[in-house]
Amino acid sequence: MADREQVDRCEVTCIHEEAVSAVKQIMISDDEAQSLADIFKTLADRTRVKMLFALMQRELCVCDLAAVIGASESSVSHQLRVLRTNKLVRFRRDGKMLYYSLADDHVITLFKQGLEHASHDEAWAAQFLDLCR
Amino acid sequence: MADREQVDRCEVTCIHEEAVSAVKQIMISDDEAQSLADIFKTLADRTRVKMLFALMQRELCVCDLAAVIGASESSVSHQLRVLRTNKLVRFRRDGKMLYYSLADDHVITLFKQGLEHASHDEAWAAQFLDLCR
DNA sequence: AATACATATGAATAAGTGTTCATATGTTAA
DNA sequence: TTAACATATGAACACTTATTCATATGTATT
Repeated sequence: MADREQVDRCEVTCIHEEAVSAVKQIMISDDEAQSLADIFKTLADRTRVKMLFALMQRELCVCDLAAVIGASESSVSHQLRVLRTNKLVRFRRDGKMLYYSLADDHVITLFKQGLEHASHDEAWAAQFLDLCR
Repeated sequence: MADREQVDRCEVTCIHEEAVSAVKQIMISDDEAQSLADIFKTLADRTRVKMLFALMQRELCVCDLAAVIGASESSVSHQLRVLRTNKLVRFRRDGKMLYYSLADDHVITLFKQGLEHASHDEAWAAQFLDLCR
């Protein structure tokens, strides 16, 4: 085969030259891929999913959020820091309490897409799709 | 079990009754939240992001994929199993080689949304948005 | 000032995950 | 059958991460 060269190096054996170099040209860099992965990593936890789902409905203070999702306030506070760092939520202070809400509706769109993918296999997902508008 | 009791328990102190019960009514369950988190977890790794990005351009065999993203074939194979398990990629066999490609375009839409979120802070993201169509 | 309280933060622990290395599987050709 | 090869898989290890507990911060009230 013309595009196969496996001369002295045995590591790489079956490269299709043109395919590899063509795709390499527009390949995302390590740092860029990491940034993109970090966004999804923020959504890749059951507790944070529930928190964001709750905040999709209305703004909530930390202890309400903890009560809604059934987690400790400390745990919720730690996770809120993750969400804040990644700019998925914002908050306002009212007295002693901090009210958190979604920073924008990218989360909603991402959830919608995720649910759409899930609804291929799981019936419950379709139902929640309606809540993402 | 009853809805809420904050009488004798000191753990929960600042509950807004109506807000909590209202949000609780439509709250996603633990298992459902886990399923949704798992979808994002699949995208939450730099190597897998690069793999999917490459497959967005064209189908590739395992060793080409490894060459494109600069990872070992073993590592790529392990990650392909993750992507297969979560139904993000499919493959066809041709002789000894397996050619992988995206299972559907949910990945593309999810990437698009992720990049849109990233492009708030990072300039590179906008450029890649064009590749997601 | 002191106290109460909502939330944040640090340290420690346990569970999860990605990579590497070695080995196995399955296909093609001799 | 045997050999070569593309890919898959299992085990081990390093690294990351979510939770808990204890403590700190900051705000309101007395």
